Amino acid sequence: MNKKNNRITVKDVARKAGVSTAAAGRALGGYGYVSEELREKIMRAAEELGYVANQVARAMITGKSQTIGVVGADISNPFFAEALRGISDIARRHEFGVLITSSDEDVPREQEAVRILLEKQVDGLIVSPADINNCRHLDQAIAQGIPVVLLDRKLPTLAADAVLIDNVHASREATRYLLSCGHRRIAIITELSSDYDTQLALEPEKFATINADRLNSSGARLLGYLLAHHEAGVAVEKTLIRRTGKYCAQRAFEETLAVLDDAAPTAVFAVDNVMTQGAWRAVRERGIAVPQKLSFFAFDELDWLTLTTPRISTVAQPIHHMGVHAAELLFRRIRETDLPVSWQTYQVEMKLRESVATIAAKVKG
Amino acid sequence: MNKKNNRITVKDVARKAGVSTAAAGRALGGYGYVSEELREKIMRAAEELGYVANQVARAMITGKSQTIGVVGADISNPFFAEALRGISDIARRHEFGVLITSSDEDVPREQEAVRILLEKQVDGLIVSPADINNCRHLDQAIAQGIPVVLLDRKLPTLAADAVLIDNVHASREATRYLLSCGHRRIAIITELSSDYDTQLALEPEKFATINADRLNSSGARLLGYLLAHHEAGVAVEKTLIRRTGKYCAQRAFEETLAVLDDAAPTAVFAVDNVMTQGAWRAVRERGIAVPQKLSFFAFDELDWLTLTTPRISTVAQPIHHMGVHAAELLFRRIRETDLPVSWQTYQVEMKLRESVATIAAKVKG
DNA sequence: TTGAAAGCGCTAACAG
DNA sequence: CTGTTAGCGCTTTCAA
Repeated sequence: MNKKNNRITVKDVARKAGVSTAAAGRALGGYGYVSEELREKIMRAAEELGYVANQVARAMITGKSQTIGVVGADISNPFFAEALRGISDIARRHEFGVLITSSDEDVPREQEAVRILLEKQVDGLIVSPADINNCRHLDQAIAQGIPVVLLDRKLPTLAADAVLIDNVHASREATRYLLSCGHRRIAIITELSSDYDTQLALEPEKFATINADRLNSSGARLLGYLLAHHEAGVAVEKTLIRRTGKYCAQRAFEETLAVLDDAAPTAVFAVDNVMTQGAWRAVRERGIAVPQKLSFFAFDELDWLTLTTPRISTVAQPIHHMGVHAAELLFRRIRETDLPVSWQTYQVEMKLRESVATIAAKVKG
Repeated sequence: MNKKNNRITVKDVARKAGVSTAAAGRALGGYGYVSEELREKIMRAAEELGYVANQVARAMITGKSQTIGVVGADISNPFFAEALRGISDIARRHEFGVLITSSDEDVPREQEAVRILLEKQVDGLIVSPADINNCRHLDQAIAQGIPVVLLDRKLPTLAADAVLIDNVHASREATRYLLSCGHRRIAIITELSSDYDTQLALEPEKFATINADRLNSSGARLLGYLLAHHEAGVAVEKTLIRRTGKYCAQRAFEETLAVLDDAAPTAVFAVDNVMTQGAWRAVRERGIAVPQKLSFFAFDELDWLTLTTPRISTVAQPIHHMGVHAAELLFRRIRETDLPVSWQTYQVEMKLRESVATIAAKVKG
């Protein structure tokens, strides 16, 4: 019953094949020189004994665990799950394992996750950092020689590659589109828990002073919304900006109900997939006709957006591809050290569907 | 630039603290006896040097990697992602890592995944097996002393715990409900790639000979559908049974279009979440009024089912909970060996919404 | 080409 | 309680 007594080792295989441990190791591990004759004998012996390589022992020697770690906000978020799929496909191709963790946007959780992953000697890390201002733990990883690739967010102070979209631009485009359709009262439903972006609020003269790189996704998307309004000469009413404080569909539902009841928006812009879920539920709860009475715009493409009635317009990130690319970047960096840091910004695609309508009448109003 | 030259080890900490490696190891690893005085000195030294424990080395000695492996069909499937979330929450609580892989319902892929996970010395495995008749690789894992918990499916021949639902029962209940609403032409959209269940087809006298345990989920769900019809004395028309051959929404879309066009169903029953997506798209493509002209029933609860118009009725599995439970079973078994094998069958919940209507008129027809 | 021997960083016996 | 000494299973010099 001893767990490891019956485990076959290189030594066992060597003995059975009548060769040295070193020779068996070389044949089994696929390194160094072994004659064809020996190799066959060894392989046969391994087969007969049912030898299973011990990657842990190998990792100990080589210092490489053939494993990468992924720290995301929440695995059960389909948006992240799709990225993860991309990552794991690439990892499989490289014969690497993927260790996953969820931070739930919590910095201590993220720090602990990174610590555990480093202890497990991962060869690299893909992280969607919870807080753009807290990255000492990532700095440490890099200092230890563990490359880090950032997904979906970038940390301007960190020497790590990043794969993301231009959130300001994407949100600005979406808002421009709504404005071009004649909307002047566009409600925005956003998480935006952090506070260092409140100051940008509603004062256009401050826009120039804002360093977009220091904003998180939600902050950047709010800025895009404000910029689009500003350039169109449309003032934004404060009550149209609704923040939930966390990625929680229920909170989005509540905030959307509130804005529908209090601020008479002609359009709702939900800036991430969790918000979208709550916001759409709220719109249906109130029984408002979309797009006749209200237009609806989402962020992030998800399968179900085309299964609603009407189908929902959205700003789509190439998320699967971003996961793939992040993993590829990481593997390159694991292989070659001393690569320059690079940020890869992807273009978003506007998926225009029936949830948005023009309101010519009100344009003049 | 040497990757590991700068890595701090127990020895370094010991030297700095002026104690033996063993003492440092005990303090750092939290095992054995260390006086408070020494422990403090050691911890301070570790702190100052920035010591990071090497779990790989620890794993080598103890034979425990503090890691479990998960083999699912497809991580990007929200259904599986939700289960994974449950698993990973429990793993975190136990301070275990989670290595994930996707099999895409392919047996060789699954075998390779299991092999790699075993090589990485995982302490346990949670698997949704691709094929109920191919489980030698899982047998081997168990023989090696690595416990396996099956999720969503069970293998009657395997000494592994399983966490699942009674698919025959669930599907039978759903079909009964549709029948009770007066439906007599219920199309069923199913994956069902495997062939060992075709024989059950439409011959009621054979039902008794069927070993439900040997069916996979899709087979069991089809059986439930057939049984419900049989007990209601309703004959099933062959053209109402549509199989896609793989978990592919596009194929489900095509098959559903076909059945709508050719078989004049009054209800559509999509038996998993991928099928549901394609089937619902097809229904909308044809512009058929639901539930007035057609009733629609799904399998598996997903957020978006309540965001459509009308909201979609479904048979809900407690999937998050099943993930949690699978992980808990696994950890128990990792801790205590020689537990009896157990299968945990969960009850499904019928979520009745507006996508199903009674068709009184046709009941008499 | 092959083998003997020396560790990787840590834990587990066993003395002291 | 603390230190010494052996390894875990494998890779990697270094000779032969």
